[in-house]
Amino acid sequence: MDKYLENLNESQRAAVVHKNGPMIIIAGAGSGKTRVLTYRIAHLMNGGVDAFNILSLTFTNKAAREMKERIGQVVGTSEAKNLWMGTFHSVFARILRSEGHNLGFPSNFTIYDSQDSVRLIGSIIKEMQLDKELYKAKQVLSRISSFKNSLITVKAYYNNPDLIESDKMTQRPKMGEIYNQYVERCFKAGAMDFDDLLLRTNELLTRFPEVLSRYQDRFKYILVDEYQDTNHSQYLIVRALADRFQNICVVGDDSQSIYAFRGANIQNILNFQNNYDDVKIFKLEQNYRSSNNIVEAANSVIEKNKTKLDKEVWTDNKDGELVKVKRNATEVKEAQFVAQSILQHVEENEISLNDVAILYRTNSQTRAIEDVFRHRNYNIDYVIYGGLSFYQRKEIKDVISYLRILINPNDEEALKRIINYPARGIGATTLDKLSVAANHYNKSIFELLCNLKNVDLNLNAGTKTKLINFVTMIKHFEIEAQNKNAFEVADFIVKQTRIVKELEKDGTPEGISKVENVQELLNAIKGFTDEQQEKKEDDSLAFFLEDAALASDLDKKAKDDTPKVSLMTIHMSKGLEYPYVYIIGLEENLFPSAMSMNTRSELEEERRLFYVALTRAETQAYLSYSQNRYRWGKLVDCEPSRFIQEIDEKYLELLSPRIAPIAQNKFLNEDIFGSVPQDKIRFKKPIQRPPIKKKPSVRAEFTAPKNLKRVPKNPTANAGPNLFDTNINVGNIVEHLKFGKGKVIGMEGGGANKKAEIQFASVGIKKLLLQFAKLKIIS
DNA sequence: TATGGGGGGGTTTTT
DNA sequence: CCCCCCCATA
Repeated sequence: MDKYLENLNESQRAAVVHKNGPMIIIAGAGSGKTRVLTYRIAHLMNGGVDAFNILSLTFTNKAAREMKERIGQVVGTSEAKNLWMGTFHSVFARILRSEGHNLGFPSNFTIYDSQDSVRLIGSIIKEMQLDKELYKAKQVLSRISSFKNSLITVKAYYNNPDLIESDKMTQRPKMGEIYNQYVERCFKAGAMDFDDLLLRTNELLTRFPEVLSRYQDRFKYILVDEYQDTNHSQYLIVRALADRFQNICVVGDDSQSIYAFRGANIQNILNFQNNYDDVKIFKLEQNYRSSNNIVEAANSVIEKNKTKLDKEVWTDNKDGELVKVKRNATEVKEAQFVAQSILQHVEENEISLNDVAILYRTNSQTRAIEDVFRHRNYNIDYVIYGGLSFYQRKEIKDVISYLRILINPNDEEALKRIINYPARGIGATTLDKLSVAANHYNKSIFELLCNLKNVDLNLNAGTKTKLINFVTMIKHFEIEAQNKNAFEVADFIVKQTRIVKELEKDGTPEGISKVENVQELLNAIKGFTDEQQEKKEDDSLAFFLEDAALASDLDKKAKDDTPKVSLMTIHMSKGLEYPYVYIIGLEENLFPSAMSMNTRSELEEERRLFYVALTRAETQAYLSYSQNRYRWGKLVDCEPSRFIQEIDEKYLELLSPRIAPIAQNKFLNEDIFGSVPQDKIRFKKPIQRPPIKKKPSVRAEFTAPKNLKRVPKNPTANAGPNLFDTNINVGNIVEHLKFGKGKVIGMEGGGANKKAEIQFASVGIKKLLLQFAKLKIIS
């Protein structure tokens, strides 16, 4: 029975068996945190705690699903089924479905995604006749979002002179009014945005003590994973729910806090010990995931951060390969290097493509990789996670909007998408009139449409007919929906509205791909209904929509079982692990991002992000950067990321250090570098890109055609003379591209790791790896 | 009201 | 480079 305890080390076991009271588990990367959480829950259940009384909050729904499965293996599947497990958003969405009526929300409320929110704010700004240059919808939303995450309601906003003042200072005095409008419009539409799922939960628990009490009673044991990435709103929910029993167990790693940009507050984890009496602290410091070189390399970087909890990650694993660093001339060369390296591992080490991940800072970096992987020389199968997710694509959102209207006819954003799609002659003018009237009568547009005869909207007869036809159609769908399951409804609607016919008309590759996507959506709904029926769980359309709204891209199912390389942002990769990891685009201004170098804390978050990236790797990590990259359609010079240089060099191996940077223009020696911004520097010839098939757009998954011989065996290393000097001695006056002239005052290291200590006039003393620093000897 | 071209603006990360 | 919005035109 207690056999699982034998699979744990001492500190893991201690954390698993400690039963009552507040506790925090500081879990280093790869220290078996998931295993501890899993066994802890199983152990609680074995100890007599009812699954019904355990709430476990995870960072992704996928993590929840997997954990539930593993718990099921220990305590039995039927028992595990009763566990409340999921992300904050999905768990509290469900609670709000049953309790939201207290707040005036219908149980079938819509969840607005960010795009819905931006559009709504956009229309509010337009209606208020504000300058949309000053009030950019996206920025306004992000401000409102940060209010919500800090539990600043509209009322609290108006009571806070500082906030009002700061919006005045930024020329946006109407912020409060927009906020107010936005909240009201969401309410009227029966919609909550992502932040509302947390904010409204807080409201529910605060305003209705009997509801709070019920859930406090129910959730006798609460576990929160990835606690370092919780925001204030989440903190308060947990606090409220755990208040009665105080059996609260939080797990996290401050070194992996990477979501401050969306309101996560690292102080939550740093201060946890002060929030409760008698907090037991457990530390998991042994890393089971990565080779020693990877662990130590990662440690040497994260050391540079000041804000952190005391802990030391170590491993028993063998040293393994050094972390390999690769310089590339261009992003295309970088992608080719990655492709060749992967194929080489496939041949020599017989690894599966499933063992490989490519991680990057920004989604736009996939382009070069995709182009190269699809090229006939390589034909490497890959999946992209994230980016424009499936459910955000236009054609998918359009179909989904029809479904949303069926569930909640007041869903304004869905209505606006479909009222004239496919085109049925209801244009902007008409919609404006409807909108104005709806606001005036304080009704939703759909309610208004149902009462067209009773209101005078100054519409001509033709338009009126069109509107009535539209309403009739929707009502017809509603009736059909009553005795059909989710899949049948969706299928029926797609056929009736002739959406597919519409898409087929245009015949372009994009159009074809859209048709396929719609088909795929139907398959997904079919899969959902089948699966839910099998599990005897809710297979309603409403539940599918909730799933879709809160699904992360990681939740998507593989279309086939062909092994594929995984491509994703580092943010997405949190919690995952792969034997082979390529971190690409390690360049200043890209990673760390140019937007995140203004404050120490921003930079520290970037560094944690790098730490997360590196610690995903089990066997082998590659760091790659390129010296030129297309950004904003322009070729831009790049410097290697500081993070490469922050790694203790003894864990690094520089690959093909003799490769020369691409030919430099002689103007490089002129004095223009001190002041000219990077992106203005442009005097290279455009790089020849390899011939590339036009990407058939939007498909995130690529399976190479079979029977094609892959592999160009010899790397296309571009040998050439190194234009920069590496034979540097103490006393030389040298010139650096960015820092200008300086005097060499010391040398250390040897071979590829030779470093020079240089006193620059502009920036003071710097230690630079000669491999990276483009230095020219002046004298 | 539909459509397409032109112009302007923006890419950090996401539930 | 790519996306979105607006405007002019039919």
